[in-house]
Amino acid sequence: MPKQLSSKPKPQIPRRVLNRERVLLAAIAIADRDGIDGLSMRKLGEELKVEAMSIYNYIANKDELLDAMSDFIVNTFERPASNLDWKSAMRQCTLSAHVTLWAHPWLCALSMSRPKISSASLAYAESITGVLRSAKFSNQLIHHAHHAIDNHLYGSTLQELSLKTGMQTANPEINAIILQQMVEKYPNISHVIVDAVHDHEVEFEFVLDLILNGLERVRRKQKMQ
Amino acid sequence: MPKQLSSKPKPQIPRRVLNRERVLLAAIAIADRDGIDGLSMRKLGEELKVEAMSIYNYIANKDELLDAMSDFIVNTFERPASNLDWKSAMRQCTLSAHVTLWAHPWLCALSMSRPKISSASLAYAESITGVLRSAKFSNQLIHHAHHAIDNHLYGSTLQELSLKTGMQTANPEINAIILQQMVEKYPNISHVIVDAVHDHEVEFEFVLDLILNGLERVRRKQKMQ
DNA sequence: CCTATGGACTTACACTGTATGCTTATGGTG
DNA sequence: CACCATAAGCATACAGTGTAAGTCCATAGG
Repeated sequence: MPKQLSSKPKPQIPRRVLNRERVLLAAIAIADRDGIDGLSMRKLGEELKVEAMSIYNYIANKDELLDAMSDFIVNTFERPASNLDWKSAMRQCTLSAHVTLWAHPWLCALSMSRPKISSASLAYAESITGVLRSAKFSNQLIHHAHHAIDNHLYGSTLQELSLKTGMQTANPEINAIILQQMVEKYPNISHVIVDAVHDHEVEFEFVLDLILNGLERVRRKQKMQ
Repeated sequence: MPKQLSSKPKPQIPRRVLNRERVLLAAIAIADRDGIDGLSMRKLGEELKVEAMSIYNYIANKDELLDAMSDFIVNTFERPASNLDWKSAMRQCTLSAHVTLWAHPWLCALSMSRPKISSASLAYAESITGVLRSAKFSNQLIHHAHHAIDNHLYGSTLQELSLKTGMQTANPEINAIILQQMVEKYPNISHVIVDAVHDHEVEFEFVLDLILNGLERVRRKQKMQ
């Protein structure tokens, strides 16, 4: 078959349309909108008006992409203020991170399920450790404190989020039936649940303060010795 | 083509070889061995010496299977002893649950990522709530306490587990390089990390006690009023 | 101007959950 | 006892996943 010289399609493939940041931002946008399960390579390609495989010129594989997404957000975490006492500083930056985690509901589960020795998490941990060292925490207590606060941040938020989606997907009719059964099967829970305030923000702060106050007490005790 | 009457294969398919419990136990065994990502319907069928689709006679879909697996384990959680003071009882059953979660490393992430209004979780929550009510906690404080303890249990354990797998998969050579870089980039962390004891059990108990002691203090304060 | 290469595309593969339909052993009934 | 409905197995098929391998060409550097 002879080649048609002039009327050839000329696909006109654009070059350099992608870069790592565009990929990252698009992936985060999809995850925010459709959830982390809604993020597939093909959909990401669609969003970027590109074939899925092209993305692999900028990331090694999907796991690396997910890590990079996490890092990107964690890097935006507000750092503890240096002009405050340790407790206020930790309280403030933890509450700020809490808000950020709510803005990207996929982040908690992602961060917790994969080992986070990422540079973003380390940088954040470094700043926190700095605050606690300045407040003369013992090294052991810094380690405990970091674990306690970090775990509360990610763990509580994750539970809040999964509870929220549970509420959203549940059918109100079925909920009523369940509630009816609950009174019979779970008298203690039913009794408590009716007049307890359910505000995840209040809840989060209550436990955070429980932890911070506890740490402060241990710190004082150690200093006296 | 004429049917061959006598030499027909007669596949001799055995009936009633499956039941819900066999399916559940096999699924848990696979998840324990290969991780939750290693559990596919086809592999589960292989384990049960059955085609994958046969399993769907006993479960609606994979999500339901995962929920049932979680429930199965949660139902084995040790309940708080009734002959102890609230703090000892909570401490004991939480530590016991912690051990169980380590035995089934897939459970934490699973429980936390899906809304847990399962009957197994409710039954456990009911027993805990009973203990706290007996100890004259206010309803609001019971709610807070339950959240705090439950979240610490699942959240901390999940972090421990993902850290563990992170250590296992990491290359020692690379680890050495990272450690070298860490000293330069993250002086605070490096300083703390060298002489802090890293025992996840100690860590878990420390924060648990922090929470329990904090709750006890709030409880006393409320009683005085 | 020519060529090497980076960055896009195309195809293909193994794997996932599961919808649908076929087949047959078994338990209940006339 | 004969029969039939049903339960519980199997086989096939499909859409969707991540990604390996290969093709093609616009552009940058010599």
